[in-house]
Amino acid sequence: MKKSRKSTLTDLAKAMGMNVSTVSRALNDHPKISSKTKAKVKALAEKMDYKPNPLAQGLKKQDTKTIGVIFPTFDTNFFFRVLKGIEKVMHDKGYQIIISTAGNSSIHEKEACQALSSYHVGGIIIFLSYDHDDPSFLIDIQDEGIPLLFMDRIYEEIDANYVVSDDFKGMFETVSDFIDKGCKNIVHIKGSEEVSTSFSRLQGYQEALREKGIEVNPDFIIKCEHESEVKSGLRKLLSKYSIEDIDLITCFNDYYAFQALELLKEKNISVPDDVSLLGFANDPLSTYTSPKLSTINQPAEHMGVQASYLLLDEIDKNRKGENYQYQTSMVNTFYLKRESTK
Amino acid sequence: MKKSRKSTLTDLAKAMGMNVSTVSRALNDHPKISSKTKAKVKALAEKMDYKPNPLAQGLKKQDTKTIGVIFPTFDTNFFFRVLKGIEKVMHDKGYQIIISTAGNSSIHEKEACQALSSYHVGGIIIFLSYDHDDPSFLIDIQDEGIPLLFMDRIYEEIDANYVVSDDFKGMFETVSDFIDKGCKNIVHIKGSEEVSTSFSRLQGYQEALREKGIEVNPDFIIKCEHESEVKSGLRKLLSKYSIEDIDLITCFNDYYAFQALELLKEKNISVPDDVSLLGFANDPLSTYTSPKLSTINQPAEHMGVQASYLLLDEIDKNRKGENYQYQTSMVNTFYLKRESTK
DNA sequence: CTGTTAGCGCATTCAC
DNA sequence: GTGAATGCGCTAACAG
Repeated sequence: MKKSRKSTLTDLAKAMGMNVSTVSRALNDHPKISSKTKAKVKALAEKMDYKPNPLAQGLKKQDTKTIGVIFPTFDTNFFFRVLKGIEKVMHDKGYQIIISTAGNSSIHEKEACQALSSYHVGGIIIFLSYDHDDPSFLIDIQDEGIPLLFMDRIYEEIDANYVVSDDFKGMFETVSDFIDKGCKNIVHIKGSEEVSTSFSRLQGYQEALREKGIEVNPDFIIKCEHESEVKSGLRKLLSKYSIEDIDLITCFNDYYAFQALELLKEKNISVPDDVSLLGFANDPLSTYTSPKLSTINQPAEHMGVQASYLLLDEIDKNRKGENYQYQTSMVNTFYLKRESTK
Repeated sequence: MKKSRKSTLTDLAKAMGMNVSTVSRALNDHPKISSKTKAKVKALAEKMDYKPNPLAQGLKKQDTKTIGVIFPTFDTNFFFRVLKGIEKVMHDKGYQIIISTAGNSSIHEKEACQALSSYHVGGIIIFLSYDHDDPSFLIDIQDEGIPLLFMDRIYEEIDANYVVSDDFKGMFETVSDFIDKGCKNIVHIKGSEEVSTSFSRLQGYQEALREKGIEVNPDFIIKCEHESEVKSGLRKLLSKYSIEDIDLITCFNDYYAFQALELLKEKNISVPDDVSLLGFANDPLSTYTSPKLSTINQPAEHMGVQASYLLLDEIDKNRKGENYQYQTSMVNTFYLKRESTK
């Protein structure tokens, strides 16, 4: 293996018979460098394929042009779509993205954060997935000057930027509309208690009923820790109620809805003729089912973009020493009609 | 914002009244440091929450405990699954992962590679998506001592580790089996010429027919640059041939197969009763269609794991100065029967 | 066993 | 306008 070295500032300086600092300044468009010199230096830099060493730059400037992203898992497509949005913005701005997952425990999650912070990333976008009895490590990271941006979930204790999708509103408005259109008997398949989004979506459902003066039937709220529980939950419901008693089934997410769809097919219940079915998230899968799933769109990619802008803005303000006002950005969710609803 | 600085080696040294290098050595378990000193230093490091600065380390050692991964896009699930495999291994070994996409041109792809190399990543896993008339920049990166591992595609000109899935074999064996079971009239919906995997899959199809003495009907090879062309391609075929003339439709990938499935439904052609349909890749979507798609499994996550091990091995051998034998790891693909085939 | 020194590549303060 | 010198935080070669 040949070990041909990259050219450095010193190499350039030698080749031109100038001082390193002059070269550095020329490359950085320092005002007090003659444009002639600048041109010459830049030409040579091009020719020698000079690329500044980001490590050295980072060490010097205490700013590494990298940001960290922490996902709970790589299991759902949602994160990948968010990542796409982040990638778009960040690479455009010359940032590299370091990714991590929270593993499967709050300890791993903490470690991932700290690893990123010790890497001196410029900021961290994080989907927190565990409850930490002691979230002070997050504040420590902020204190070290690394901005944190939390996605999808709000922590009252922590002052920071947040990007969340307005799950409540999407569900609330959609269910309200269905009620206006004459639906009365609406089921909700609820997600895990551990997940905050699960709560907002349930709330949206409940509030809509309440506001329209429909009593919430506890039987109609089916709690499923995991999508694998959906079928049995629904089966139980259908042993007590006939399908004629149900107009619409709303779900925690599209995966849940798909499980419901499969069970309904097994029972020869036609969607949407016998009952409407509504997913949540607009996961790509929702276009591959038949009937195609109506769902509530959660703009994953947009959330990534939004988060990136917010984070970069904070980084920028921090560097300039300006003071920064944290923001919580609520992105809209909305009903997306496909084939599984009437 | 409080700016409580991270503690550095110097801080530790001062606090202990020792020299920086002693502290450094103690932390790195240098043999010639008394275990008493080590213990004391480590205790304090813990207490002061000392974390080495990877930038400084990288600058010094020319080696950063990071690896880069370059994807063509964030559009298909396949990459996400590969990433999952990579993540698993790499974080286990204490590496951080920096991701990039190739953007939409060979120039961006080149830039992404160079950006990563200038970050002194320990190695790069890359899905090359464009043809470069001048791939010398890749060799340059290798010459700088950064191992490259290519996924999914082999470049004769470049000596390196490769991880590819044996697409030919999977398709060849599957089609052969179908012929043995009595299928004669087999269609292949072929992917873009730009994509090398497209070629291997076509080859597998053709070879199987040839070996079984079935003449390849050119009409039965439908070329589609993109999945959006599948329906029209198939429509054309069905205007010339009746569905009774076709036993099986094989596809470049699952997305193509899904398009085919939709068209067949429109035409009231039943899958698999009237015709069998075969996807490729085992994308998660294939379990959400109805009928569920039979496909050829491409073990994405395993490919990521495999690539990681190979790359880490090369990094390790390089560091130790041992010489390294490049490998090409072919991962198996195999038929996965679901509901769309008989 | 531990201290001293140098240097990785760069930006920047201070001279001139 | 440009050169010289310093230091970011760390490791390693050289002393002792």
